[in-house]
Amino acid sequence: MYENMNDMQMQAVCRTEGPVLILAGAGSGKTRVLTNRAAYLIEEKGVNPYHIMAITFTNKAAGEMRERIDEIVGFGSESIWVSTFHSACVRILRRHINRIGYDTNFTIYDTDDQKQLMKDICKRLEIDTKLYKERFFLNEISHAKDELISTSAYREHTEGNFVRQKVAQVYTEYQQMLYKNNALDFDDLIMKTVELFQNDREVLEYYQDRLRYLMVDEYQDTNTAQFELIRLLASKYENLCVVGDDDQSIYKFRGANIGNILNFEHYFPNASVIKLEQNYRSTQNILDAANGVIANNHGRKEKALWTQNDAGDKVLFSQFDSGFDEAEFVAADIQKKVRSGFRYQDCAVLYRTNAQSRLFEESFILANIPYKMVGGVNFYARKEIKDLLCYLKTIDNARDDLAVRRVINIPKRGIGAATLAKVQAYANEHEISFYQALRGAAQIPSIGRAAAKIEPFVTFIQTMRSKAGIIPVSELLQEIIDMTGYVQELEAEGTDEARSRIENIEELQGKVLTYEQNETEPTLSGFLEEVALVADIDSLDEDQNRVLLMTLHSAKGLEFPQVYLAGMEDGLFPSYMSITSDNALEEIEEERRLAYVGMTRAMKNLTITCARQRVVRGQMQYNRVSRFVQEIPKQVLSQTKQKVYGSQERQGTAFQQEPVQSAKNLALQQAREMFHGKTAAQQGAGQLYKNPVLDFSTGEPSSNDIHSWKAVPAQYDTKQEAAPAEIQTAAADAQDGDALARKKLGYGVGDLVRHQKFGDGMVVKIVSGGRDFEVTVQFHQAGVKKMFAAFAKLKKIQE
DNA sequence: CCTACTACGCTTTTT
DNA sequence: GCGTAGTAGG
Repeated sequence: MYENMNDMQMQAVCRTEGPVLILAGAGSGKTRVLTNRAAYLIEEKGVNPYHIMAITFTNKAAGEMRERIDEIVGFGSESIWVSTFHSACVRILRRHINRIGYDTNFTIYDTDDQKQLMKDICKRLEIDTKLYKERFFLNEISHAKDELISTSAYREHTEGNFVRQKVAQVYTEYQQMLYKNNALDFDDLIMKTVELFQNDREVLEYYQDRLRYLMVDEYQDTNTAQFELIRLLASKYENLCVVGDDDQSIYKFRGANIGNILNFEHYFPNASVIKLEQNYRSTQNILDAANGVIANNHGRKEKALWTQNDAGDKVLFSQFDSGFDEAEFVAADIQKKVRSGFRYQDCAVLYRTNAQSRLFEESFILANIPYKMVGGVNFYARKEIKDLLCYLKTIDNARDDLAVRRVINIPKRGIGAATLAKVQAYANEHEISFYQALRGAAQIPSIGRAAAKIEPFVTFIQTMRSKAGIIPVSELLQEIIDMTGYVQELEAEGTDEARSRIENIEELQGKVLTYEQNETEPTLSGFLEEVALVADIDSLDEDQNRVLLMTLHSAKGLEFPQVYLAGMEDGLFPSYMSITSDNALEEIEEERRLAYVGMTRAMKNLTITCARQRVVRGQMQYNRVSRFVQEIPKQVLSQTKQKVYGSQERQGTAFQQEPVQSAKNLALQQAREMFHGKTAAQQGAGQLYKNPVLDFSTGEPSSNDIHSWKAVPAQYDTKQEAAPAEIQTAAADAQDGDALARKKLGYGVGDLVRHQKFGDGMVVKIVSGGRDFEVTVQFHQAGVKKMFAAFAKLKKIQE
């Protein structure tokens, strides 16, 4: 198992005692080092797996490490504690938080909950939220917690500063409210664990003795609180191994302290430092490009990343006239790559902000490219999901007022603001929770007939609570859905939006079932906890053949043969915020690290694109090529100017402004026009075309670049007529496909179906192609389209 | 108390 | 440009 490791990797594996800092460059095989190190500890050093802990940032990373350790460690690997910071802390707190005065049955508040709570507080403290936004206070509090500054410590440093005094007051109130609601926010999970360790020697010693060998991944992203947590745990045996790359530190905005890695040797004077500088992932050209960019940052740990891989293709850079052109090029290029033997899953499109994803989605739908978007609106933040979760939370934790207040009038029970105010007043007066006040609603003065409306709700919750320990979570959820008539109501609504909400609810039910299957002892609290701590990236299935769309942040730790780095424009990346910031120098360095992370995700090909103009928040913006692109050494860069058919008309429409049309429809319509234009011009499919590039303002060919090259995607290839024999087999296939499809897809040839973008149409042909079906549909408006069923999500509307 | 409309804020990134 | 929260009118 150690055979394929280089000297440095071997050193990192074998240096098991004392503090170790492994500076692991991008793609230098650090996960392999960590997993092999765990195996080495057990098999060569005879360490009991029970004494080993590996901490990561995402559940996905934890899951992968767990899997790989299981593969190489024969016996006992399951007792290694592999976990994220947050879930490790939850586990510790669930056991011991009562020692610092909290209930072990606490709820975890997400950002939505935090904002809601903050809103209440600002109202109560009569703070003008136009002057100081809820968000501002939450950011301040979060930063304080990242730095382990308690409410009392914060209060001590406010002299003469009005704003800080206000924040101190809000912070104090906020913590009290959390306590009252028996809730912790994300930052509390870390901070309270540290507090627990600081205040309770016994508990700390228990964990110190248990976790004798600590390994921390992505160490550059730890904040002060996380550092303190690790330091406390490691302070007895000092067997602490941290792995990180200061060049990939991209989470300063949420408190990551780059000093943790830069000053590691200062905190642990006897630390060994091992550098992993051989890259196994990328081509030499990609590496040169990335190195050229990151070299512009100051105060880095000296590193020289190298590779034995081939030089490979040059990094491709293209500037387009608009975001539409950019997205369309990427779609066409992916199709080209797929035809040349790559799979969709080999490709990833990375961008700075989630808002950029839409253009790609639309281009991909039109080009029939299967894709998956990671991130964006958090699934668990959707209204319908939150509603149902808050029912579960209410059942789980009687003290979570926020959850109760959210669902008390869902569905409409005729309980309004006036009644809620009376209940709240009663609760405050008697120092009981909101829910307890509801239980005694009859005693609340002047509540009148409202008491009768509250009663059924309380009875329902009580019944569910008594069932909670007995029936599985999935049944609990089903009963909530049935009793509240939530789905029924949505069905009655009958809109597309309602249907998608129902789909989300079904997905939630699916997630509950998955949880129950994976867990040995599934509980309601356990499920709610898991839900609170997942990120979208965690549930990513890499085996599915589809292009991934995600932000650069989400892409950290991943790798792809084909990477598209889109929107490389000054103002977008580096972001406008960073350029105009007070400490722009520092912030632009963080953006540069982000660019470095993005570029080093690429294994074989890196394509960088940008647009001259793009619509941002409904406004046209004109951006220059990103400074990061200029920093790429010229000899590894292949620069082409791109222009696509039809962009002139598009520019026209973009400026003429059609007030009736939403931008989304406009974009789609324009994309459609392009699509049809293409199909008409099929003859030259797959060849390179020479087009004049027209000057934007005059419409004349521009003087500086007369010609540009453009590949017409072969997706629009005219298929040759099939020979008679082939027609027969095709017909047989079609029949087989149809019979199978009717079972598996729920529709068959001749059925009317609906497509998300193309509208309604009739199924003309279905061909079974291994795992998936290729469905041909004659759309009423959009013409004949071939698509894969799993991706197209066609819905039958009529026989 | 409920519904429909308007206004606003957001968007840099997220465990 | 979108989605949500707040408000006014029924």
